[in-house]
Amino acid sequence: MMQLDELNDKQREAAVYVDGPLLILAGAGSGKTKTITHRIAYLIEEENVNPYNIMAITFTNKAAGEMRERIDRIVGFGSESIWVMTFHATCVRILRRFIDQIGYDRNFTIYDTDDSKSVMKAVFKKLQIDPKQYKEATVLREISNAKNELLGPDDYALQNAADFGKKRYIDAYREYQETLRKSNALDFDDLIRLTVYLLKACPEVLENYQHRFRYIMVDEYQDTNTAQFVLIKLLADAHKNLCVVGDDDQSIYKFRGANIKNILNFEKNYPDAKVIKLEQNYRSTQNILNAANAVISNNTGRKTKKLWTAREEDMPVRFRMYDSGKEEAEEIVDEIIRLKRRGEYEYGDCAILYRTNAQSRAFEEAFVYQSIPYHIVGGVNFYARKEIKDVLAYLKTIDNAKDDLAVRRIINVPKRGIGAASITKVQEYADSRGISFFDACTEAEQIPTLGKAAEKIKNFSLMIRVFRTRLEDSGILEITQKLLEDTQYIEEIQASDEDDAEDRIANIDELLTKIQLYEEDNPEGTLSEFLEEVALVSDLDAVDEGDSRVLLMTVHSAKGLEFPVVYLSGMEDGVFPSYMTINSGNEEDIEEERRLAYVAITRAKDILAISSARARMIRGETQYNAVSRFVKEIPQEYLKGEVPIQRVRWDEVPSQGSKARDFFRENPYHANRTDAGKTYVPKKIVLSKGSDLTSEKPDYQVGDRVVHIKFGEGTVTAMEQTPRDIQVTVVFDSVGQKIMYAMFAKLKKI
DNA sequence: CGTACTAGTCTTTTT
DNA sequence: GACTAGTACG
Repeated sequence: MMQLDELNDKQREAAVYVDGPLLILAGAGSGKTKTITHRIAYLIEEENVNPYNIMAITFTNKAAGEMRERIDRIVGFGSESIWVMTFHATCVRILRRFIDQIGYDRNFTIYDTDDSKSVMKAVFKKLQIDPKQYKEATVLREISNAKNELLGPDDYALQNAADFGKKRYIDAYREYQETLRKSNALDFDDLIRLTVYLLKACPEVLENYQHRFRYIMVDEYQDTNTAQFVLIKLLADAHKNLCVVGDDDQSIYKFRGANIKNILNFEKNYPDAKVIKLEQNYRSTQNILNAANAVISNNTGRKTKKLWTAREEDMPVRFRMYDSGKEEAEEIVDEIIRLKRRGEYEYGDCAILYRTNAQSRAFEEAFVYQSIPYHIVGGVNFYARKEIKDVLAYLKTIDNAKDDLAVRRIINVPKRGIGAASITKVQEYADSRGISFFDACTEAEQIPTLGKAAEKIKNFSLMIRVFRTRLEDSGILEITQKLLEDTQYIEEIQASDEDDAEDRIANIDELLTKIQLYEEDNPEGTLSEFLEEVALVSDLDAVDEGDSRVLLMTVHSAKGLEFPVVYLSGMEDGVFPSYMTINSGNEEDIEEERRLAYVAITRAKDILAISSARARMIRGETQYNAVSRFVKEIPQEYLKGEVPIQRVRWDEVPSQGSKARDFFRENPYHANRTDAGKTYVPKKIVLSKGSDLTSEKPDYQVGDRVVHIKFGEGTVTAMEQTPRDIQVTVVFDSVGQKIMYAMFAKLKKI
């Protein structure tokens, strides 16, 4: 008999309500994963449902992995036949089996955002679209939106036929999709869209899956887009045993096509749906929850819901304002050191959250300076790094001969004397014959205009084909190692004497380790399967419990996670909420940012420290922003703020509408002071122009010990004045001698 | 064909 | 400020 008594009343109600549509509105930290896992256990143990008939869909691999683990623990035997996967992985699984029915090859490749951009670049060239007039990113976003709405190129053309402004978009979408098809490639959005297309086009495939998935659960339902909504609807249509879990207040992916109406209108779409709210929070202190509730209550059109907790400890949320982004970072790092020293918290208990990835740099510098272990989540995805993409492109070329993009990427990497001109000629030949780029390479001697390059191209093609045959009796790791050896790829990096050569080689080593781990975990795994897994993996998945480093990440990345101590930084109007949303003047956009703030606040268990900076460098420009409107929405009684008054001096009244004036009027702490009508001018702001660290002379000289953000500690051996900057030579303890510009290197004396 | 320098863009968030 | 694509030159 299973343990339902671990659940509270509402959770239990949700766990045992198994027939028909169910909407679980689960507030932050209300134990939704626990509820879902118990529900699955209940289905199997009490309702005698075959695990084979159950499916649980999530958005991130991390969420899927976590759920898988918890299900395995509670269900035990048979749990492996439950589908616990992300939307994308689910679709790949379906497509790998049936995509040939809609005219693709079953060993299709998956293009990431980078690949899509390359394709679009080629499309622009081919259609002679002026990249100054149209932006690739904009066109891609438009296509992505269309795909999320299940519009193929033809549907899109039809829908926008009357709009002259969209003419080029229509052409670009057509050509883009045609290129993908020729390359036997699918982008992220295609994975969902084409699965829906397949299920609609092939009733017997749909029936097969409908029959199989008698019970379907969807996590983070508020983040589903139209395509995902339709996919779920199709799959659940036969049995209607659809349980969706979500929180409309945590819908933060509108830019990715998420449609908050999917959750708000669930009861309309499923009139007999049962709705259960989970409002008890097991994570945060009451003060943190009060702050979160206060902020989110400013949004309209929510499903009302109020989080409460039984937790007693109650430390007010703290707000602090700093002079600059740099000071903010340094002070926060100092504070984390103090928390650790006092033995209250470990580094791994602390997280620093920010709105944009660019904000991580100031923190990174502060952490390096203090030698505190830290880990930045997100940013440049490991698999998006140049050297990793190169190696993967080799593997893709070996795996799928039709992936032109991969072939073109590595045909001259490392340099083998095949230049842009030759590549164009091969491409033209391929286009005229209607064959793939790689096949054209194989018959390079047939292309008369190539001249000497033909021989080189031929050799390249031969090498790939040799690897292809080798693949039959050697593992992925073996192939990759041989590949690196044959191509002298690592030697090439070493010879390039770029200052990140060591990093890049380390990255390749890490890739080899990942391949090895993959092969250990999946002894039967093929190269295709490995590449597929890699394509759907993000950096966030690397976050593991028990990490002893301070975590830094965007608020988006933090969704679904929790930390004892949270520093919510950069709370300024223009940063969070971002300029884009403020300028758009669209209240809906502001509401989305507010939900983002709500997500940020509710990540904290014990301590929440909010901060802002008076001045901040953004895109190489110093900006003075007001304290975020979201901070002002937190009532004073839940907040404790300390503005460093001593850094501020009483000065003349600035002219109407000046930034300094606005700043103080907007500052919640000054607003309530007796002299609130008057205005302060912070001294440092007036002086700050040109006083930035970059224009200062180095404070070190030859013989000094210095620390660098990447290379660690070293000794300065030479300094030479050049027209633009000072050239510094440093012998680092770990990586040896490097020559760099002082302005660029930002060395710190120790 | 490859390198070195320049100009332009980017920054909101990601599976 | 940082990165990238594009261009001029060797």
